[in-house]
Amino acid sequence: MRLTTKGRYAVTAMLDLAYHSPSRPVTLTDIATRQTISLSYLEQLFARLRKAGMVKGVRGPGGGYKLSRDSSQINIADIIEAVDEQVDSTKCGGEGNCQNNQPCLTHDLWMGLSDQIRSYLKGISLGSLLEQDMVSEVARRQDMDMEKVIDLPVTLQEKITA
Amino acid sequence: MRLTTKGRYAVTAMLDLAYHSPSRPVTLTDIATRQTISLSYLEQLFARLRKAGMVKGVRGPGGGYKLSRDSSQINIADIIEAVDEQVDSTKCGGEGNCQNNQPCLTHDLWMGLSDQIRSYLKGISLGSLLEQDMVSEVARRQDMDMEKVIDLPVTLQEKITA
DNA sequence: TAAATAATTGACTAATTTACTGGGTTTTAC
DNA sequence: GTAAAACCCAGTAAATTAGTCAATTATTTA
Repeated sequence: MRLTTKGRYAVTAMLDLAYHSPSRPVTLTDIATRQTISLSYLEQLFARLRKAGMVKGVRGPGGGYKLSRDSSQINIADIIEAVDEQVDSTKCGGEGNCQNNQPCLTHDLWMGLSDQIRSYLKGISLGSLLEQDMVSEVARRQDMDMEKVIDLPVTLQEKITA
Repeated sequence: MRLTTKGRYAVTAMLDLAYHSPSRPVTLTDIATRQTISLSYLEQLFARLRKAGMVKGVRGPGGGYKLSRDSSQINIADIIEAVDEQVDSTKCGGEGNCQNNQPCLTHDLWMGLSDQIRSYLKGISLGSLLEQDMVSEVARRQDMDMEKVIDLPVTLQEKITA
């Protein structure tokens, strides 16, 4: 279990999706705009999340991504593990044999620590995060900000098509 | 709070130090040999650990590094924070203003999560890790392995000085 | 005092991972 | 049949990790 910015991006995007998803599929373009993450990078992350069976892609106009389970059934640890390649190895190819064919201190200690962190993050679901006032408040404000930002291009586009 | 291999190296090295330290200063060369970490990389890590006041360097022959506090008073979170540059920023230079001059979901969510992980790791000290049978057992075995490797040079040196 | 030891400092490099860009192709609603 | 969106792939820039090399400084011991 590693905690990096990559995992944070994934968790943030999934939380955005969980907040907007129940109604209709959410496009990655929307998430990219709201969370200021590169669209193509999001595509990479969601390819992994999809393979992990956490989201479903809906193609075509009006499409986007939906959670494949209820937000209360998706936990943070799973999200992070889906996008992080498990760079276990570390030296001990898998079974602890990095030091004279025996497990090293590194292996035992860190595996134990990260197991505990993993189980801690497994106890936190997207749903439980959404219930926190602070989170939903920020999400609501981002929706309003987005309307402001998007408004101009949309009206321009209408003028163009008109 | 990030969890990377860099932090693991630091924690492992500190645990090795804690195990051997009470008696005498421990050289980075010894730690590098036992934990198979590059000596120069260890030097970089210990420069940070020293600045953070967690270890004291003892120069000259018979020197090395010692813990500056009892191992029960040094926790894992402090070690990781000492070696990881705080790549908070993330975009929100410090005070959440990354999104239209207001805190973003990323910031609030992840800061909250990593705060909880931090406080969790703060509750684990080097001392408490050493009390675990598995850890001390591996450490003891590493000492024996090392003697085998080091024995030849030492006896040669005695012959030379004799 | 000289020699050896070991920390300390700093600049530099290679490898890996992260983040992003840009081009495409499918699928599907309208 | 056209536009919206997922999906796919190759490449690349930036950042981080990991390591090397070469010095300097402090200290002990002989």
